[in-house]
Amino acid sequence: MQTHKPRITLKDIARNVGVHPSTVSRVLNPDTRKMVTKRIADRVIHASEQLGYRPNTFAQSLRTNRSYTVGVMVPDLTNPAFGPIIKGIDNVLEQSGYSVIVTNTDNVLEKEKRSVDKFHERQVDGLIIATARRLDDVVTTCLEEGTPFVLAVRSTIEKGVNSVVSDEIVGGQMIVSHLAQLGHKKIAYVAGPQFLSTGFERYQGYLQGLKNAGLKLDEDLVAIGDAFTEEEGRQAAIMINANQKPFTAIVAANDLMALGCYDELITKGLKCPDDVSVVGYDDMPFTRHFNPPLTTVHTPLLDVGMQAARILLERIWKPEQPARALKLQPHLIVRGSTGIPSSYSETGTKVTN
Amino acid sequence: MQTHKPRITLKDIARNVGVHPSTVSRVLNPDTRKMVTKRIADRVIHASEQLGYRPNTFAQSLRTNRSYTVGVMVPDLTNPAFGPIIKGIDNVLEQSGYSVIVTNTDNVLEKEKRSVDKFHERQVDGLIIATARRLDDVVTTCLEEGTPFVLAVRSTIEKGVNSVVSDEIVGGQMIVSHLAQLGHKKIAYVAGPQFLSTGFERYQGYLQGLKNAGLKLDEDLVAIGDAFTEEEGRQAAIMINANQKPFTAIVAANDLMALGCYDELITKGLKCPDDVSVVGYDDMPFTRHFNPPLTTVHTPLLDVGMQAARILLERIWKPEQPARALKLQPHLIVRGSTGIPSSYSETGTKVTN
DNA sequence: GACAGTTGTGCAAACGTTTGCAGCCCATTC
DNA sequence: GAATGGGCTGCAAACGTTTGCACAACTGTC
Repeated sequence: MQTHKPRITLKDIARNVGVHPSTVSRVLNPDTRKMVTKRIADRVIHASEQLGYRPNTFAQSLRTNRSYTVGVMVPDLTNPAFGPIIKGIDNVLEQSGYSVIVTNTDNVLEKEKRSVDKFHERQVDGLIIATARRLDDVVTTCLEEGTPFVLAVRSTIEKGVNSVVSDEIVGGQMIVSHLAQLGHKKIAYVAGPQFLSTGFERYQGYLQGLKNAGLKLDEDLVAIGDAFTEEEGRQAAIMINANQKPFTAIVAANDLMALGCYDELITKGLKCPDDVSVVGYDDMPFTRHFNPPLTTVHTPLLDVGMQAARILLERIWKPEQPARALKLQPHLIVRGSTGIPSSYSETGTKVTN
Repeated sequence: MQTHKPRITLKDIARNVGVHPSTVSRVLNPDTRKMVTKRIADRVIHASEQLGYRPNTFAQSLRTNRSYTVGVMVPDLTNPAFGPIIKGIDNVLEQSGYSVIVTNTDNVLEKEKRSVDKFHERQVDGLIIATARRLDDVVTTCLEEGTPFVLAVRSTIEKGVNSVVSDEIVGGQMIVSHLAQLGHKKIAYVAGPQFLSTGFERYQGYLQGLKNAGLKLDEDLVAIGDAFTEEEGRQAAIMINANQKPFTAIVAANDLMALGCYDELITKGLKCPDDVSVVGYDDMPFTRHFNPPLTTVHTPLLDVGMQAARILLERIWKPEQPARALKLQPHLIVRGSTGIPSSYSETGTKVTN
């Protein structure tokens, strides 16, 4: 009963209609359909539907060197931030007939290289890279090979690279500004990896924010994590606490790290936001359900994915266009994790309610 | 400067070494390498590395009818439950040289069909389907076409289908048992779509659980949502509340729906777990950070993905093997959203503290 | 009625592999 | 020393498309 139906080819249709395979090819290809008489075209189309023809993409790709396939590299699929991005990418690409090959690199360089190799081997028409470091081998390789690609949610040092990110520096400033307005003066920072643009620029935004608010940087209130994870956030918070300097707020480089801070505050018996305010970054799904609901900067993740895909398509069509670096505007979402500074503040005066 | 390096082919290597292309092919293919003299093989390998040879996968696939590609269909990439699953899949497949094409179907049938068509067109070697309904056209199509496939996290009515799921019925029972032990007698249920195995079986587990605990089903305490979403969970909770029957606990069909219940409780001014206990299902990432931390049934999502991939590989290798329906054991994770029943309970006795 | 121009179709090569078959060479055996 | 056999390698076809080119058939013009 295992009747693997025999594949229908152009030749079959041609024979059926009484015409040459190349004619069938022309009919079935939108770009060349006009070349053949309507009468014949109709018969071909009819026959192809009747027989249930499906083009053999391998043969097509072999001939044309186009795979209608795009590679997507993400660092960690369990991070809920990447779901929306991929969804956005898939949404726009599938409309143009492209398929999306996803790969998870776990933030390990070796895997990234292997992935990009694999992608080249499969001759993807383009790449969307959400794993890029500020200085990234993979990116330079792609530049050399001339593969169209765009960075999502990350940017690199070198110029002339397509990317779509949210404006991290502005985002960082908004956070500090918000806290300053509430009256916070001692604002700690749990930084992300500085070799990632997000980690680096958000920190720059924080610094700029302090300056804007007329506050001075206290290096004892800054700790840098090695990864954008809960655990690294917790470790960083522990380090800051260990410095024994008073502070009334912690800004974390992303939502996951903020959760790590939550944990550390709890173990120290500190309440958020009563004792310490906490801010995250990304507004990943369900942050509003956290305890307390997390004040954070909303990054339009779905949009990032969609725009990245659109730009990639542009580049695939016209490779010689100048690169675009798109910056989406983030916005602050104030929730329950930030409030007016408490007794813990530098003044030593207990603020009652 | 746009020096798209010319692709190196078998022929190039052959010429370089002074040997026939077919010999090169045999050397580079692990299965046939032993056919050729070590001396020549070494020279071929050397040359291929030197020239930077990359096989043309299209030509290979065209010839062999194998794409080393697997399709994965998920209903909603923004649901954090699917990240881990895909990660698991990718982990094991990439080790065997397979690439993963992901597609998001938004739970709409039309898109599912289009996706599976696309997959067939691309001649994926197999499919992992996380979108299946209990009665599913796509699944029957795949059965007919003879495409190897395995369902992840879902199962269907028909027999002889590969699947890996968690034991939903047992999970459902565990929840009720837990609540009954705490002393709950009026336990409401916010059901998921009954056309999905997860929705159906978890509900069956609930019913069985009631029976085990000697409790009677009150249909006014059950509402069925149309989707596994927060919003549908909230709507269902609203409907149950509207029935005006007392209850001390709500069991939701998944974590997202449980969050919807949280919302409804808040708007009604009810506290969880003091007034009403809430239980979810899935243990998706970060449930422990919710307010309150959600008691839920842990589904080993990463494992589901990995096992699904493994079974799929088995089927690709040996298509004639009988189907496997793997059930992973779930376990209950008790957190802060469940407690002893309150004043709201049927007895009318207010439990203090 | 011959010519140029246009339009539509067929021909065949090419894309880069894999693989059954044929044939060569060399070693082994009687 | 001839026959047998086994181990390596080359040959060529095939996978299913796409596409430049040639050619046939028409249209319209002088």
